[in-house]
Amino acid sequence: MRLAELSERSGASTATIKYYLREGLLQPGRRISATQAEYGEEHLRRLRLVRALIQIGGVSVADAREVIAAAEDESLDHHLRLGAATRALPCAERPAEDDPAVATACRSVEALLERLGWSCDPGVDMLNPAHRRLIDSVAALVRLGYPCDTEQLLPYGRLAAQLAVTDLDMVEEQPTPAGQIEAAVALTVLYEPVLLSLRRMAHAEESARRF
Amino acid sequence: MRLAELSERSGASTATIKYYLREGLLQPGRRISATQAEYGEEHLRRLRLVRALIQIGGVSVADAREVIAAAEDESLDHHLRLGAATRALPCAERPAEDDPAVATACRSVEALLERLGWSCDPGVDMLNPAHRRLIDSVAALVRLGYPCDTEQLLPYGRLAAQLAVTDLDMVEEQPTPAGQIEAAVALTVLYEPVLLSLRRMAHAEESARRF
DNA sequence: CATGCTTGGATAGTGACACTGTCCGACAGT
DNA sequence: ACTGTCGGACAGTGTCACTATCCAAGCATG
Repeated sequence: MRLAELSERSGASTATIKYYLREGLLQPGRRISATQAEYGEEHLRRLRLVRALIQIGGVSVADAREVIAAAEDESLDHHLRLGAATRALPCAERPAEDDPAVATACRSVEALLERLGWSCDPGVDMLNPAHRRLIDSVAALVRLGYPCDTEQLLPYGRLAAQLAVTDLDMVEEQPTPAGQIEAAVALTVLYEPVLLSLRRMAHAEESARRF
Repeated sequence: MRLAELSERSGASTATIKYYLREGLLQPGRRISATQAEYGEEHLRRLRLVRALIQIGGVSVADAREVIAAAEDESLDHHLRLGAATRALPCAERPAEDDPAVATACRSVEALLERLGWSCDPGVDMLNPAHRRLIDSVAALVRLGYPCDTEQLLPYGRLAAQLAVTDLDMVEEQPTPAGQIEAAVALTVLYEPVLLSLRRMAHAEESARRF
């Protein structure tokens, strides 16, 4: 199909698709002449994934490029590529400061990981964006004076572990390795708004029940 | 204290504080002369909350203003003010389209709410941003061809219900109504990155266990 | 009192981001 | 040949969260 049809079927404007091509989020089409290019179903699929990551998942264009590059990097092993979304995506680049709230947060998180039995090498793991973001968030809560020690975090951690089982089950349902990797990226990112929305709706529900 | 001290104790630059004052995220200080103003501890506390909402919670300045205004609106009842964060915060302004994926998503979500026993008037509830965002997210997953019907959503919904109990317990620990409302806002928003980070870390953990 | 610093308010500017608009030289269909 | 569409290049747009600059009015020190 041509760019115009790709645009129509994906819902993205041709200008946006050209922009994604420029930014490397989409492979160029097969050149059919000096001024025409042809795109296939896999382009459409990728484009839809990119749109979903950016619009629904709130991923930046640069991060989306990183994620997709990692997911497609054949030189990485399956496990690493499955984690592409986790590693390349989320967070602010602030390393630990000498802030006492951050120190408290680090201790709480470390204790939490031990209680949960999660194996995070402390050396390597400071590189994990999710870990850094967790510490930043906990530090912010501490700074505001809200209880956010291991006791408060534990229920969240246990629920996260349950979610991970459900999520990986969904990934393993995919028949092909490539399908599993795409599913890992899509489900990791796109179930986040699902989860947050449900939590807020549950708040409203529980609050209505109590008051 | 003066603006400079407020800046030092909160970590925000004076320019940023002036910006927040302009935008109505912070009450003006008590005018002490034609060119000086004095701020109190409650200003510092509010400023820290605003910073956390914006930096950690990823809330926009405009949304933060809305949330704070609702939380402080004495004419609303306690229950409504508790829900300030839920209602004023998150989501894209897209109403339902005539997209078949959206229609499917609506059906799945409606069935989910019934299974969970959550009481959402369908008429009123389309106004709930969380509900709209949920539908948008599910629609995106449907569009990509991932299973996202009531069966897949149910575990998420049940876990969200459990989280809501924990969260409201934390809110109810606050002694004063005003404290409860601030806690509701802060905990609703700031536990979101905590939850998402933990989920990603749990993914890594579970994935390592399986592969 | 003069001097030089700081203060808070007003206003304009910045840089990042995700597009979007415009132009142009090929084609492709008739 | 004519007309419309195509893809590529590149400059421009709107939004957002600040940030830099000015300014006049204090205050602090000599």
